[in-house]
Amino acid sequence: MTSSPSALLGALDPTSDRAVFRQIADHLREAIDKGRFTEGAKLPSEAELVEHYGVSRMTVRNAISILQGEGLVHAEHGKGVYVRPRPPVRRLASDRFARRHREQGKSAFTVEAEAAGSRPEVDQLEVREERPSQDIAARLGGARKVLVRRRRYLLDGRPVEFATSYLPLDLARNTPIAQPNPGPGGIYARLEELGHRLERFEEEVRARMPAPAEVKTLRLAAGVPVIHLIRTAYDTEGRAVEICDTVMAADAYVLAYQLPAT
Amino acid sequence: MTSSPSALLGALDPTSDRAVFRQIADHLREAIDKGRFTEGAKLPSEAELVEHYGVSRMTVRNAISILQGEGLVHAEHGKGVYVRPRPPVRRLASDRFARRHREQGKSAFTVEAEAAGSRPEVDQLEVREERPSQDIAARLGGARKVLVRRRRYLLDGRPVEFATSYLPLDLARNTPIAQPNPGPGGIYARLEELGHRLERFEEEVRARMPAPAEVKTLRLAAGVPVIHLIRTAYDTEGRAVEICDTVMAADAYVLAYQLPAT
DNA sequence: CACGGCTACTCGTATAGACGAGTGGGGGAG
DNA sequence: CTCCCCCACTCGTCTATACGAGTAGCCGTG
Repeated sequence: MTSSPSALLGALDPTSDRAVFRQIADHLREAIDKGRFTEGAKLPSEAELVEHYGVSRMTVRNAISILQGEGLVHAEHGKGVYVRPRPPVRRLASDRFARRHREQGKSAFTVEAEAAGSRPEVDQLEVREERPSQDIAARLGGARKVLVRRRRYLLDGRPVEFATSYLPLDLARNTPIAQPNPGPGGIYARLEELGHRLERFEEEVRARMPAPAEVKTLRLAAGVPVIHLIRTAYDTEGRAVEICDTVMAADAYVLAYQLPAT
Repeated sequence: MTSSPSALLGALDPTSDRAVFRQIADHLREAIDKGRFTEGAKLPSEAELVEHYGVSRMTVRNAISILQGEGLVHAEHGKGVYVRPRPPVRRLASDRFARRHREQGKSAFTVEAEAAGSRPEVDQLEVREERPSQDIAARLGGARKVLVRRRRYLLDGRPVEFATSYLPLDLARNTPIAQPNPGPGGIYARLEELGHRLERFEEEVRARMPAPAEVKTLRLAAGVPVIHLIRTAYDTEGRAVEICDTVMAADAYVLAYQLPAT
């Protein structure tokens, strides 16, 4: 292996006051953007970059860590550093909770995934009663105890979403909602059967970097943020009957919303 | 300065196979989470941490860089490392484009900001004609040339959002829309005056780490993702009459949407 | 008292070296 | 020929050192 990456990467500018490791990161980023390294391609090894630029290894690693932080590349121990492929994104349409979808039986996640040719899985299912946090209690109109349903969603074996539902206990206790499998149409269908006809949902969307536990649960690569979505379901009497707190791998999702121009 | 951070931070676990710099990051993160360092507080200096843990400075810096990547802390050259305050978030309600808001005169951004007690600014305004990218052209139903309006929004001097609007040129040329200041109610009001009554908007929401140019434009701290929002406005004939491509500092925004349970 | 410079402290950048651990292929043993 | 081991190459972790540059407070000079 004598060929250097010089054909693909330029030389440093010693007159620039930009730090060397930033210049190297710039070179690599530009090469990726221009397609000189395509998705899944292996970057030159640290040793090759050290040789090419005539810098120390830590400087090269520093440059690469910038690109990792930007989510552009990922390192594989013992193998190399690779350009991160953009995973296929899952689109969440804003009508995904329309009543007509509930009448089919299967859950929204399952139906959508199979339509897209992916293998859906639900995992780490957990149902329990808890005292709600202050925030959740306030959103639920002051509920003192809540039923909590947690679960993780996977597509083709890859975890993409971790969701937690909160329901006022007086409403959910001793109903199918408190069962691990609430039955066809999910908990929204059960809520309507219990007389809580759903009228509207409110969703709050935030984005941030994941906490370490989220990195683990969603097997997130470096440089991938999470989308944090908090949905509140209201019945026709204006009562908040469910809150769903969802953390999604941001590289796996596009959220789509329809807004009327009222 | 003889007191060490030992009162606030524990000791390393030499039996753990977790890397030392990760353990140190864990300690600091936990101390922040537990409120032992509050927002805006200064972390122990690198030198103090070196002393406390008995490790080299690079190991300490490595630990701190993890926290920076998580958006938990930020370093100030010559001063210290500080716990990042959570900035007040700006909430974007889903009715922000309702017709009734347009009738006031001021732009949505200005009205909202002043209501929240912030000083709004618009900046880097640029209006020009361009050939659209393939994606934009497709979304606009195959427009060959478009009017492009770019601008940056700031709150209390802090840049929070960079927006680019695209309109089919045949629709916008020689209209107030092509003026730097399109007049009261903004371009949506002008579109309606031109006979394009707006019927609905579609919004696509993504989150990702910023490109270097975005870091610069939005003055983003390390570990802050961006929310990328693409809105398409449709008139009553179903024609896409505008696309607004917006990149927002994720730590400054919460998006709120209303979904009917149809 | 006011100003300016010195200094001590902070983080930023870079070097050189060492060892560890995961991966994969080539070559030797059977 | 097949299997397995070893080795070369990869990235991961850590040490020790050096100098640069931004900040702020002290202190002496004028």
